[in-house]
Amino acid sequence: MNQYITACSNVHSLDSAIFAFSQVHNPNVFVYNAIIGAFLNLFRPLEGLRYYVDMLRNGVTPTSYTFSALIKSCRVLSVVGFGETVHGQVLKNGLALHVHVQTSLVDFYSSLGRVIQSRKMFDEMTDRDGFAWSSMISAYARAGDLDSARSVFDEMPEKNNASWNTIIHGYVEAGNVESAEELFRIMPKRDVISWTTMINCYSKHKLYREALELFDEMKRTGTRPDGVTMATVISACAHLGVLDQGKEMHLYVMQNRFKIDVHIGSALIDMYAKCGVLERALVVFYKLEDKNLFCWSSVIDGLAVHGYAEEALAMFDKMDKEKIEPNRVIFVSVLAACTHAGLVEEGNRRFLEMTSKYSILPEIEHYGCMVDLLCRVGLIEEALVLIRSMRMQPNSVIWGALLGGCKLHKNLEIARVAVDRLMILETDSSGYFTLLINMYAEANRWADVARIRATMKERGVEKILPGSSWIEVEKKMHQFAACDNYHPASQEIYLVLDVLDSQLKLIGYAPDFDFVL
DNA sequence: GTAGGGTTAG
Repeated sequence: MNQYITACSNVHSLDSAIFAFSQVHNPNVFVYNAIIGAFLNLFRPLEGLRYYVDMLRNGVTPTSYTFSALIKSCRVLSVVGFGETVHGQVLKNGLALHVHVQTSLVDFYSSLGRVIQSRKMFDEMTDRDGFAWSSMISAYARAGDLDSARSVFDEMPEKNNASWNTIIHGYVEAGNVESAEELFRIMPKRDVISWTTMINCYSKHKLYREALELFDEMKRTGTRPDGVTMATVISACAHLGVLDQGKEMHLYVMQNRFKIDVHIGSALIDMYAKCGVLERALVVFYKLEDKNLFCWSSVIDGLAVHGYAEEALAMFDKMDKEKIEPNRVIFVSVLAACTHAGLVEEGNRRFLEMTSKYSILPEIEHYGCMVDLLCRVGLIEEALVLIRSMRMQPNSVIWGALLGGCKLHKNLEIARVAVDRLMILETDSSGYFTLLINMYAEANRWADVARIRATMKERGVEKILPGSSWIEVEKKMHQFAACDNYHPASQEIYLVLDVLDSQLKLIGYAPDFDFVL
């Protein structure tokens, strides 16, 4: 029966596992271990804890197997008190020197941020194996103490791949790309996890080109990517907006019969949406067997940025019906959808529901969305009231959104308030100053224009170069900056722009010359 | 008869 229960767990059939367990008279420790493990594997660790209590009531003595699963359950649940009780039971049952149990305790304490306790567990170990060493390295890395992590790594007698990968990942998380690169290059034998860790390193630090180059190198040197690698590189394609390469990755996934799980699925949805092919994003979304919050989040954001506000909100409501709990990230997309469509009432309602219905406290980015929403429709005073009510210090994004609204609706008074703050927060950015200068110029207040110009000069604020944009067409990158003539086809391009310009005017578009001084 | 560490998505 214990093997049957484990088999049920492996095919994600928790109901069958529970039923099987219920059919066992006087389950022994093997059967209990199996059901506790099944609950842990199928993301319901709390029930595992209940079965453990049941097990003790029935006089069944736990073993090292029981405790390693149980301690991990406490770890994923972050239940400190129960975990410590379990630790007590470990001692009581004479398992304090069992290497599997000790390793779980190292992980348990480090996951709760108690790395000193982890170290204590590690020091008590009489025979440490590779798992134990890696756990200790990971514990220090989680605590952000890379020096200690490195010391443990350097002391480790027979380093295995996991320990190399752990320390590399630690450097990645700590933002130390150079050390990660160095260790990656000198490690004796790179496996798929090493490559994926390093590809992720580049992605995490916005070096997406490097990420894709390393992926090519990985394939050239004969390591086969797995699903985790593919999710990582598809995401890099999304950030770069490279549709052709994104499609190639999708094809690779299909040809190699990888399951399109929630990781690859949400990466693909995001990639297609960010590359402008919302239809394909939707196809991937609807074909997914299992959808989690990430999948919904990608598709809702895709709809929102493509201007389908109503559809994005409808999608959110559909997700809600499926009992998937939203988080703070998805609300940024929901509120952005309202902003793009100018849905003030709707946005306000959703903003309030965030806290009242879902117990999510608004973060600064949500306030940013709301300020933007209110400002765009001209509710500048209301936006300022909202800013004053914020439970954190407004940042430059908030004041910038307010200033943008002031510009749009020509509110010089509140613009001054915003710029005063921006002068403190973003001393080296010229954009906001320029905006204010334009507003004063528009109102013919030339003395103020001169005053701000002087302030800018005094502070050494340089006007930054205009932003550039780029698009990939048939695997070739085309880059543009405002008014440039660098592109070989620029003459033709300007011709098309002229045509578009006349067509816009024909359908009633009037350009805003307010800021052409 | 069972278990522990290292990589992934919005």
